[in-house]
Amino acid sequence: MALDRDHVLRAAAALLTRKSTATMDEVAKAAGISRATLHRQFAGRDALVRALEALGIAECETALAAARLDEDPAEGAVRRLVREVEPAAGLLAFLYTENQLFEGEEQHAGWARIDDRITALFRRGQQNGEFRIDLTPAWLTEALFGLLASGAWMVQSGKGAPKDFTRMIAELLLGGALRREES
Amino acid sequence: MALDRDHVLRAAAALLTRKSTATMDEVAKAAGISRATLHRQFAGRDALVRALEALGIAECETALAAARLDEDPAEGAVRRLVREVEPAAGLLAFLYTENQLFEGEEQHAGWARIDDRITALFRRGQQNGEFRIDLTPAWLTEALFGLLASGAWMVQSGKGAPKDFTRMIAELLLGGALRREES
DNA sequence: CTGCGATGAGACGTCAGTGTCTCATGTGGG
DNA sequence: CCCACATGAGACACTGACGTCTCATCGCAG
Repeated sequence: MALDRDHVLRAAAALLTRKSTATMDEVAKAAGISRATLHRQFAGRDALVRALEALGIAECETALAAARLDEDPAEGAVRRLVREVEPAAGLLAFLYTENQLFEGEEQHAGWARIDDRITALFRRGQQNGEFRIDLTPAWLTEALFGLLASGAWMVQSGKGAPKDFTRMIAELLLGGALRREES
Repeated sequence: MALDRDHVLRAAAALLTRKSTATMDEVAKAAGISRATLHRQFAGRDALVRALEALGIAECETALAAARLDEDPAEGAVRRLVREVEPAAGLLAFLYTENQLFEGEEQHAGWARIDDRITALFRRGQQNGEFRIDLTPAWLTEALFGLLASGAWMVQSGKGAPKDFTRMIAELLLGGALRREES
């Protein structure tokens, strides 16, 4: 049952990643169950999205843990983070846009925690001189999510290869477009 | 009448930028007209979105022209582009996500033209040695749009100041997070 | 003043998606 | 074998949004 639930969640994530407006009916079909059963597991569409949000947060935190953000140098930590979070990028992109619809309600506290940890990473990189200090850690964090979404969307639409995903994002985020002088 | 239409379009853009699921009724109210009149000007929600798409494309092309993409150096052209496109960023962010719903239908040809011109700019920068060549022009273009959307969303939600918008995006896109050695 | 055109208000009908319910089926454990 | 429980299929009512229509009103030009 818990296994069922997880399976359904994965299927829903995979589908909604591709088509964010998918119907409960479509979600059920994608998960290989009936709409009735889907409703038995998730009270409604809202509950389903919330559950997906929880899943996304959990995957993010797993990635954060695996990326060992505290180890020097910060640059390596960012690269590991991008690599680890890649499998969840599609889901995150979905949740990223979905979040903008949560008008009144405040967002899940989990996001704040994740945001804080990533922001802290960038701040640490600035303090030890690795990162430039004229871009705020908050912006760098936001940009990371934005680039993840762009990358996921690009792969999704076939305009980019999945194998380049990690490198493209990490390289752009860290190094930018300008060519470096050889040192 | 044509003036009316433009006014309605602007109001719709402003609203949908904030709340992408806004009702026709809400759009009408935001534009200060009745739903009936709104329907008289735009056959339906679909037609409205298409018109907004056309507006977005037009604003993009105006920005492209104003940015003088052909002038050296490419770096300056990118900075000008970001600056010029800023006023349209919110609308672009809306259309950017909306586009992902146009499942079957091919997208408006205007986007391809815009994409091509920006891609060409990055390619030129690579060829004259300004930009690194290990990031594809297509990815740089996609990343530019992604960062614009992130920036717009950040300003929108009050997490960033509008005045930093241009600099944040251009600096990150061009220079990345890593600190440069002083030359 | 008069008549035309545009508008606002609102009343429909329609439709898609949702959420609830019932009932038949079947499957596995006791 | 038999029962309990989960499931699938489908009917049903409800809702929100859409698109169309009518009609009264208002402003303005002739």
